Amino acid sequence: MPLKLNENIPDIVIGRLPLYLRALTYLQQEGHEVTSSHELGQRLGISSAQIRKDLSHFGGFGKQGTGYQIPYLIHKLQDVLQVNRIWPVAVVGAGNLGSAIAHYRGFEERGFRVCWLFDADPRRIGQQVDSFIVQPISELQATLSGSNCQVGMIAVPADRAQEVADLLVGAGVRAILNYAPININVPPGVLVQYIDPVVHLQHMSFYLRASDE
Amino acid sequence: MPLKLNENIPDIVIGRLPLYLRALTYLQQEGHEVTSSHELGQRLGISSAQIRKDLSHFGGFGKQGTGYQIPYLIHKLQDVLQVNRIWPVAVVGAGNLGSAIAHYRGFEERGFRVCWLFDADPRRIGQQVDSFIVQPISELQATLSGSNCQVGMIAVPADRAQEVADLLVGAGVRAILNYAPININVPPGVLVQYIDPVVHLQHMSFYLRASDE
DNA sequence: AACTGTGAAGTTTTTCACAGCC
DNA sequence: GGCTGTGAAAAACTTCACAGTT
Repeated sequence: MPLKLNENIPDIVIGRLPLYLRALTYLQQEGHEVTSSHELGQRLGISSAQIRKDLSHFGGFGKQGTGYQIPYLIHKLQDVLQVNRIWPVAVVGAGNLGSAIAHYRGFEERGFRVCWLFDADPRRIGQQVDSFIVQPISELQATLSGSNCQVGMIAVPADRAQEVADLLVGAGVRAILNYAPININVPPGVLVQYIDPVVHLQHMSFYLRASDE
Repeated sequence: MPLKLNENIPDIVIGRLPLYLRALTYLQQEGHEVTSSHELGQRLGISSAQIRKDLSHFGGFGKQGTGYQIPYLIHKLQDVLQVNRIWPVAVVGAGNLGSAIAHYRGFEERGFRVCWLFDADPRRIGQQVDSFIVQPISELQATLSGSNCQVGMIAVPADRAQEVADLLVGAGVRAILNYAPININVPPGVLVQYIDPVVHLQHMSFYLRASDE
């Protein structure tokens, strides 16, 4: 059964697939071999119909009456998301956040590996952080150009984020995860995702009214 | 003009307000005093109609022909999101991530202040991280109970996240930002938001096909 | 009996387009 | 002329409900 991908798949569906994949790996670790859209939905707080509909965009991964073979579904979702390989990632910013990212052990088994750590601050350049030697940002372009690095992470202050984004794009990066709390402009075809904890906190604080005291 | 809030406002609208607020503070820093839905939309990659529609849920904040007074709109959005005050926050997990959070200077001016840092590891307890002394998780409940702490952040490994969530809820926390890459169950009325960088990376890697080589 | 995959129905969200005001 | 606020229209998304398969 070949992977269906020609039809146009809503971006919102793509955004849920990593959550399905994550939940499936935990189910597998717990010893499950088979699951159902209902079970998966319960874990995720998503309706079973939505899960079936989402998965149906890529072809039939399940069996009527039985459900989904977990290893098979994991494999298929990894195919769809292209994480059946490891993408090398460049991290820019070696402060507290960049260092935490460099130390994090959870990327590799999910398709990504931090391979470079850059910073602009001369005091940080040359220092060792985890297994990385912090490289000067001035060499970012030269270092990444021959590398086929397509994924970058921005962990610098907001006022430096745009210039770092420009550098990454110039070096051939096509997907950027931006931890700086500011919107950045990139040319068409370059993807950006944002992580800003305060945005999530403020989203929740809206609802913290009534019964506040 | 009183804040309208009785009508039921879609959650997806609430989720965009922090982005508007963030962009407005940058506009203000750049010296702008007035903006328009068009200008704001350009910065955010959102249509001007959507911004006007979103803001209209809370009453008329703008002036026809003129646009929006930035300080006034900031003030109103802070009111709506309840960040015209500072929410004390408890962080659980004092590893690399928890430490980076403790060192982060960007919470305060946006409505939040880390006030406690907990960990289960005896080697970390008592250590100083930024201005915090790491407290034992066994004292979380006792420490927070008299504090009116309603916001918590989970920065522990995935296999500890559920028990930490239970502890936080038991201590009266009503909003949790979970950095652990796993779904947690909480009672009705407790809010959870998730931050998992790999989810964002996998979302983007889907699109990194074609012209890969 | 249990479960998937899917058209159709229902709901939510976004965009359109324009009256009204500065 | 420029801009907001908003009903109405359009588009997108989710849920329903069931035929079909194991």
